[in-house]
Amino acid sequence: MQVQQPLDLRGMKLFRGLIGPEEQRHLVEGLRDVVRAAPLFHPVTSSGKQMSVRMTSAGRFGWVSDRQGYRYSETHPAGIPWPAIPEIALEVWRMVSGTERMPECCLINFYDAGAKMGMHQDRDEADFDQPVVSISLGDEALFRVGNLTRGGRTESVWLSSGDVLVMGAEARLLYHGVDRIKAGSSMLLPRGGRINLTLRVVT
DNA sequence: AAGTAACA
DNA sequence: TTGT
Repeated sequence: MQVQQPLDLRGMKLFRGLIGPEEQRHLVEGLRDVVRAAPLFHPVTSSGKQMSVRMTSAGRFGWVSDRQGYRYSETHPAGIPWPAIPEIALEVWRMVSGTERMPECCLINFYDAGAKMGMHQDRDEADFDQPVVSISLGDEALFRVGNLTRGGRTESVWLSSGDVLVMGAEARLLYHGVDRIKAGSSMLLPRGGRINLTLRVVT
């Protein structure tokens, strides 16, 4: 993997095609092991609505959401500890995060053709000086970036398999979300859909 | 509201 | 239909 000059999206850094096809396949293999140990689940928001993405996590902590609210937990909702973060994901982190610390959570979101993610901030972590690194795999996604508060103008960009987005510094708390998945745009996942990994330092 | 609908 |  060779780091090229990133594109700038309101302070977010977008490394297009950072992860090559062979490494993408390798990473997906690693994720299969994670999902086998910690099955995907449909989270429910604090208002009781089901999210359209299915998710699980790897690392010391996983992100969970239920009637109690959002938080990081050391166990899967089924009570089991989270599996280790795949090595390739850690390599990507070392290349682009710009921090000495290693991620404590790798949130794995699976989007089928109709799944979306509403505009939100990542603010359940203790230290906002630590960046969030997002890895796209599989079908293309229409990603939207907003502002530090809700509302205002937004910008959208299509994210492709192998793209890596770093949300750090002044862009760490920008609202963002996923509006649409382009079904059939990638051959990486045999049954289609998109996987997004977000690596974070939690504590 | 990590959701949804409504409105321009 | 698209953007907020």
